[in-house]
This record gives sequence, structure tokens and C-alpha cells, in this order.
Amino acid sequence: MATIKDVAKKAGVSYTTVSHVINETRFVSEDVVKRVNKAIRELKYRPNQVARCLRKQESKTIGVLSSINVNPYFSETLTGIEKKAYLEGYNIIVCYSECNPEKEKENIEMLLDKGVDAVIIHSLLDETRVPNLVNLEIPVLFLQHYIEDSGMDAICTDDFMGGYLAAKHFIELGHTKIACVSAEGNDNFSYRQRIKGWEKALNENGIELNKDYIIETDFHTHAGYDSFVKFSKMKVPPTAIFFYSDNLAIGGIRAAADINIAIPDQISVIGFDDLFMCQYTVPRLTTVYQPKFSLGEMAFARIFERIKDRELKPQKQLVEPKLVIRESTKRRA
Amino acid sequence: MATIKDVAKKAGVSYTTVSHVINETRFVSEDVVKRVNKAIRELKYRPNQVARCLRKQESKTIGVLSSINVNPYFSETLTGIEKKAYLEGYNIIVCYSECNPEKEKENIEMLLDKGVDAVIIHSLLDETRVPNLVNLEIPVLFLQHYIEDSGMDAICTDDFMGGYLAAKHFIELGHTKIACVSAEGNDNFSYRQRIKGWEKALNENGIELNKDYIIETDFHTHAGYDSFVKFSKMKVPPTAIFFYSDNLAIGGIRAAADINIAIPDQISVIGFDDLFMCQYTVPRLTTVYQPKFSLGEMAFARIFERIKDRELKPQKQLVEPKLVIRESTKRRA
DNA sequence: GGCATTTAAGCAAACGTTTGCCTAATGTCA
DNA sequence: TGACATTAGGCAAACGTTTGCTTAAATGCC
Repeated sequence: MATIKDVAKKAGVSYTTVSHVINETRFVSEDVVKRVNKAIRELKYRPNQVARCLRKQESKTIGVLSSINVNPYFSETLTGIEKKAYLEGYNIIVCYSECNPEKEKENIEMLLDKGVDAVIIHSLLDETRVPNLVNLEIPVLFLQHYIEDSGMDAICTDDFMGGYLAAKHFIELGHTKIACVSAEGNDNFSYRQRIKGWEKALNENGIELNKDYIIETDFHTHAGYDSFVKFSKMKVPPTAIFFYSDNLAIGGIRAAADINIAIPDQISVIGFDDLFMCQYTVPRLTTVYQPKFSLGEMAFARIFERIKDRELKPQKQLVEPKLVIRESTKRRA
Repeated sequence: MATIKDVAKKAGVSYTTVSHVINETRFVSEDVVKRVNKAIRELKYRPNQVARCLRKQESKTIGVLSSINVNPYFSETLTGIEKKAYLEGYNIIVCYSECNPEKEKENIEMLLDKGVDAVIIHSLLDETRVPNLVNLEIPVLFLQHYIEDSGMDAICTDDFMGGYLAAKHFIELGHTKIACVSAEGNDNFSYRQRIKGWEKALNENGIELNKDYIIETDFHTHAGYDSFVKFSKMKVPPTAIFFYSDNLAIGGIRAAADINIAIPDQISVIGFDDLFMCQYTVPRLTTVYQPKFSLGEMAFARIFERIKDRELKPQKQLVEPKLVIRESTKRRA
């Protein structure tokens, strides 16, 4: 691999000059520019980014910490980040916390060691670490997780609104026995916000919150399956179920087929995320859309802004979800 | 951020010694080791990997070039790579070619500039570049793509065998009108191998290859949908369809529901990949399993071996696919 | 006790850039 | 013509490590 010195020698100038030609950081006479560029071409020289990083203390690399990748929700967001990053000449190092706080912590340290210019965190397990993260010397952006007054820079879907829209839709279709598949966790988690929005819509419409109509579970598709079965076996089953993610709802749809319950004729179902698959399930899934790809793009755009202008104050950006009505919801019989 | 010099000063030794303590590269007296470690702890010192990379010419980072991420097939493989890499203290920079040869090329150059120790290519669009890639100064591993006698180091599922197994299954169930959703491309592409295997099974069993029973399409789910519709509208529709990927088969299943064709009663369907979703479609999809996660793990393991031992000769590793029988295939009526 | 050997650790160059400071040559103006 | 300003580009330090070479002190041996 040719270095800047090889280029300098070949062009008969100092390597300072070569550097300035490459970076256009000061005037160099036309003649010299030509000779340098010729040498660069002939030697197929490309600047060593590692050396540049060491000197300039910027790596044109950002770290992305995701919890997992197998849920298309995460991978689509990641794709948005990568795309935008590429356009600005940045690369991304991705780490998966695998829902393990230990690995999450370890990963962040590895990223810092590698000299990333910023970190996007799409997985937050150990909230006690937020103050450390917020005070890192590099910009940190949180995706889909926000803690009030924490100084976090965050981009979130308005999950509360999303849950609200879902419940509202059920209500407008005449449902009153409305169940919900939820999960444990504190209210900062995005899925908790969805549930809170759901509760609000019920309250607003004078529908009592029946504790039996709430199941707390995890995020696995199979949990959605089991929850659906449980609900439908109740003495007075709900006529509508809100799953906090499509992934769970897909499990529910499969369960319905297995136990011969017709969706939406007997039970209406709504998911959340609008995964690509929702258009292909049988029946097609009514769900709350969130712009996963754009969310990724926005995340990079924001972090890029903060890299350029280190004085920017942290802020929370909310993006609007949208109800997408398909075939899994229906007016109550 | 503390540097090695800060540690040295605090511990009252030269920074050479600190380096040796950290890397255990030569004997240091017990007493000094203790002092150094104490200083490291107190300053929360972590070695700067960028500087280390510049000096040692190794970055503990590998590049992964994938075509896209949204198909769970890619993301699962990527997860396997990441997991194994993490365990060895490596990070991965991921790039998506987005099926664009220009971006593919550009990405590889960015990766080299960043000083990655190796590259895993899970996306090969421009085969003319293989000689360049094979001769890079760093190890390059190809995933799911192999060209005979090209000197490629590769790990591939035995796609030919997979296609063969799929067709064999249909034949054993008494089907003779066996169709196939394929795609254009040269025979080095993995999906082409699947089709070749499928053809072989038909040939071996004296089943004529009906050109009308082959549709060449792309990889989008919707193409699977359309293909299914086309097949079922034929004068003599096939009784069995092999889709070269689950993604397509899922489209087919949705089409069947829309046009009221019963799978498997009227038409049996097989996919390829064994995506997680196959367990949740209605009906559950019979498919050819390939170990996506392990494939990723194997890929890192192999590339790691080659990083350690640069004399290793390129080789092709084949992993066995497996037929997974679920609900979408049935004995011919 | 004197010399050779071993031991423990320091010095400084190198990795490939960027950039503050300096300088030689040229131009400008009275 | 002399003083000064401007122009074009070179020198060398710095970024934070690793590592070959060196050295002072301690030890071993006869």
C-alpha cells in the first residue's frame, strides 16, 4: 500500500503539500496539484483512515448498539442508519446487546476504544448507566427510549399515540371487551408507552380496565401465540386484542388458526410496527405503522448534526405513528 | 481520556513498561505490575485501539458486506458473525450493497481504508472483481457464492442438495406436475444451484422438465405471490411448487388464500431457508433448512483462522441443508 | 574479587497522517 | 532601491501505541 510519502516522492513535493492537495486545506498551485493527483492515480494511493483518525481524532465511523437483529424491526432501522451514513462517507460498527446488560456495557466500551465519533443506542437495558452515557465526550443518541429530564438526545415514535390509535380503532368498531398483550418494564420503555396510550383511550370512552384482559409477557412470537390462546379460553373472551408488537400478533394469528377462531369475525387483532410481513399474513394484519427506515435515517442525520456542531442541546424528537387498517379488525358482531 | 503516558507517570515507570504489563509481552516484576495496574484502575485507562491499530497494523475489526439486511436470512447470518466476533474481541463494520455493484465496490474500499483485518462478503454482484478480491492483502471470505478454480475462500450451503431434497420430497409424495419459481443469473449464484438440484431430482425420476412450470422472477415476496397466481391459472396447473426462497413462498401462501386454493390439498408448496416465520404461516411452511446463524459463526471462525495463519489455503466448505416437513406439502390426491 | 551473564526496565523510532510555524522567492510601492 | 507584504510550500511535532535496541544493576561463577 502506497503512503502519502510515496506520493510526495513521486510528485517531487513534500508530503505536507500532498496532504493539502487531498484535503483542499490550503492553496496549492495548479501545476503541483496536477502532479500530485497524477501520482495518486498511478500509485492507487488511498489515505490511511487509521492514521488520519489518530491525528484528527475523528474516525468517520459511528457505533450502533442494537438489542438484536433478527426482528425485522431492528434490521430495517439499521438499514436506514447505514444508508444515510454511507452517503456522508461514514461507516457503522454494529453490536448486539442480545438483551444482556453486561454485553451492552462491554460493547459501548469497545466502541469508544475504536474511536467512533458517535453512538446510536437502540437498546437500553440498564438505565442506571444513562448519566454516564449522556456525558460521554462523543454524541450519543437514543432510539425509542427516553427518560424525562435525563439530558438524553432521543428519537422516538410516539408510542403513546400509537397505542391510543389502536384502542380508538377498536372502540370505533364497537368493541368494549378489549384485551392487550403487554410486557413488564418501567414506563420509559416504548412498549409500555403503547399500553399507556391504549389505557387512555379506554378511559376516555368509559371502558373499564379489566385486569384479566391484560397479559404481561415477553417479545417472542410464541408468547403472542400463548396469549391468544389464553384470552380465547376465558369465560368471557375479549372481542379485540391489541398486541404491543407485530411479532406477537403474528403468533396470535397462528394460534387462531390452530384453535379455529376466526379473525376478525370472532376476535379482532391489532399489532404494532407494521412489519413487512403484515401484508402477507392470513388475514392481513391491521397495525400501527412506524417509519422504521426513516427513523434510522433521522437518527443518523441527527447524530451527524451533533458531530458537526458539538454545542447542540439534547432534544427529543417524536415521530407520528399511523394506523394501517387491513383485514384483522372488524365491527363487533 | 488517560493515555499510556499518564499511567506511566502515575505508576512511576516508563510507558514501555506499562505497555508490556498490559500486553504481557515481557516479564515485569510483581511489584511494578501491581503499581501499574493500580494506576490503570485509578485513571480508568483503556488502550486506544486506533493508535494500536496504526502501530500493529491490525484493527480487531472485520468488514461484512451484505446485500441487504431486511430479509431475516441475512440478519440471522450477520447475528452469528457478530456473536462469534464479539467473543474474540472483534467488532464488525457492516455495509449493505443494496444490490448495487457500484456501492459494493465503494464499500469494499471504505472497509480497506478503515484497516479491517478481513472481509466477509455476503453479496457478490460483480464477479469480474473476484480476482482483485481474492488477492487483497487481507483474508476475504465469500458466503454463499463460489466460483470454481477462482481461489475463493468460501462457505456455502449445499444449495444443489437442498433443491434436490425439495424435489425428491414432492416426488415421494406422488407429485409429477412439479413447478418451480426461479430467478435469472449465472450458475454460481446459490439460488441457481437450488434449481439445478431440483432439475436433477426430476431427471433421475423420469419426470419431464416442463418449461411452462418454471417462472423466472426476482426475490421479492410479491413476485412469489404473482408466480403462484400464474401457476394456478394454467390449464393444467402444477400440483406442487418449489420456491427458491421462503420469502417467495410466503407470497405464494398469501396468494393461495386470496384465490381460494387450498395448500396443501390442491397445491403443495416448499420454500428454502427455513426462516423463523415458516413456523407461523398458515399453513406452516415445509422448507429446506439451512443453518443461518451457524453459517455466520462458521464464517467468523474461518476468517479468524486465516487472520491468525496467513498461510492457510483457500477452501470451500459446504454445509448440509435439511428438509423440514410441516404443513404445506401433502401426498398427491 | 573480577568478569561474564542474567535480569528488569528505559529510550526512541516507527506506524501514516494533519497542521502550526517557518522560509524562500516573488511582488508591490514609495 | 529598499522595506514590506504576499505567495507557495517545506519542516517537524503530534496523535497513542508497540517493540528492537540498549543499559544499569544484580547475580553467578571461578
